[in-house]
Amino acid sequence: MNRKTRVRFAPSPTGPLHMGGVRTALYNYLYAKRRGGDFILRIEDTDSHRFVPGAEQYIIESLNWCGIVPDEGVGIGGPHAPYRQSERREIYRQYAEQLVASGNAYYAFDSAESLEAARAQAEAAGQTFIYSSATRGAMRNSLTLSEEETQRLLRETQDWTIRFKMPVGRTVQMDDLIRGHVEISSDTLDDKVLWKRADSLPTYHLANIVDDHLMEITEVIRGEEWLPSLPLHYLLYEALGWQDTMPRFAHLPLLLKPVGNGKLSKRDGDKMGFPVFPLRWVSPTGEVSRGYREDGYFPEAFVNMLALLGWNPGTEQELFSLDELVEAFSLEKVSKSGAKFNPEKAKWFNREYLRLKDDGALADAFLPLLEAQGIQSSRDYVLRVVALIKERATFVADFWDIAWYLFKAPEAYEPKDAAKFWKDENPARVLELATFVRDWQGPLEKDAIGPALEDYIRSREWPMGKVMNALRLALTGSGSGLGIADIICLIGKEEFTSRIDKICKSL
RNA sequence: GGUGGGUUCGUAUAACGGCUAGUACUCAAGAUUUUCAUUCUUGCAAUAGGAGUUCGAUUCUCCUACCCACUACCA
Repeated sequence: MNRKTRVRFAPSPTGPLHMGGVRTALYNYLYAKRRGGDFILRIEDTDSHRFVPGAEQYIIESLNWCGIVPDEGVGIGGPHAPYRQSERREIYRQYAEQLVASGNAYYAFDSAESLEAARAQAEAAGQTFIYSSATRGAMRNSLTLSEEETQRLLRETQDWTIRFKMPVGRTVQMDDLIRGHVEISSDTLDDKVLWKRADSLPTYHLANIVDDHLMEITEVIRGEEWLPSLPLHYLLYEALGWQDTMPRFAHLPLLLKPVGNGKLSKRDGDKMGFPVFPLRWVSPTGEVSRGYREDGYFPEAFVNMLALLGWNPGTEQELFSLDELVEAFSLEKVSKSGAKFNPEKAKWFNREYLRLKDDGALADAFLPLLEAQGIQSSRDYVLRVVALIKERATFVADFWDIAWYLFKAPEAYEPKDAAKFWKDENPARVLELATFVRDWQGPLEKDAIGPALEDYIRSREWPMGKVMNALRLALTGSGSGLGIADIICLIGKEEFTSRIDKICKSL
């Protein structure tokens, strides 16, 4: 009875992994690790028509980037291999036949056209056709056809599917770890296709149950969109005689778009300027979708943000490392309602993580960006710059915009700021300060030259703000930027005087 | 249409029958600073509506409204 916790993430390789999918994977991972269990990656590629090349690799790379590493599965292997459903066809086949033999399923020979006709007819009558206990008697299947005819069709054609024979008059009692008790009458459910004619593979429903059973999955943690098929899954476990080891289920709330209603889609991201995928994705048709990684998010920030979308620890802590998440996570604290994604909060998380990073790592990330700008600079210098600007940035990519003037002189001056600060006596005062700095003999340190500069300005009875801003205009080209003393210490006395020369000539 | 799920400040959420309904993001104001940013302080802002149970409902029950999902030989 005391089974080892084993959970799985089972995406379809039909395109890039959506951030909602990443969250599902994350919750599975956290749940497993919290309980010392296994996290398995299974690829559900039973739909050959929607298969997208590269999607599987994308999924694996995304999980890796996030640090959500499976214990077994596609790309890793394990005792239950293969973990790709398309490679498990024969396994499913035997269980599908077992279901027919035990009377829990049947062969159906209806053509696509006849099904379409039945639907059209129902629609004309203002109703919806469902293939169910109420209608199966009027369709072409092994229940209505003679045994000989059924055998003949099976023998001579490939034109058949296997459908689940939904029991009549059953109230299915279900328990969900997040939603509690749910019940539904089997009479409202349809005879779902279990085995597809189209590609001679099982549908999700069958493959899913068989694999979860065979792989000894103890909890199924998946998206809310699966809740409506939970009764089918319960009944399938029962029909296969596996109810004693049936996993427990948890259906996660959906991730919704930031404004309006409905689930988060790629379109929302494009429209509002945020990624919905962990990694950049180029579709086979060449369409590009941005990714969190390429947008400059740290994986820790992305994961932290995602974890708190639909789950909370019950405390006021918001910043969690992956290990801390493992420690704090529980399904009881997952909320029932859908969570609207907030791009602003995502940025806030990244800002917090950027501050937590050590200067060395940030300098190493900044160095290539500087190179791309044609700047040659020592790591040591960049280290000093980064220490001063990291509080002002959300992404490493912001560093250049914030600190470019620490690497080269301004080529133009913000007209508004120039008009405001480069007037009256200010040019003359700035020139005088250039001399003061040039002749400065003390150490080139903020705490030495800064106060000295201020004392000088005060002794001349100049207005501090106006003079400092005029100086800043000379150094940065605008009215904003770091403290003057900080800038001087970084760029040095020579560059300082040269920039003052330059502004005097330009303006 | 049918079935199921959901509903606390704009957003994420806390309060698992009991204080003036808390916190974070956003926004606004003020303070700090030589500017900008940071930081700090303060502020704006919510229990969808209606019945019922109870001494007392955000919390339990029912009804209504709204939102979402599912309703494929897709997952």
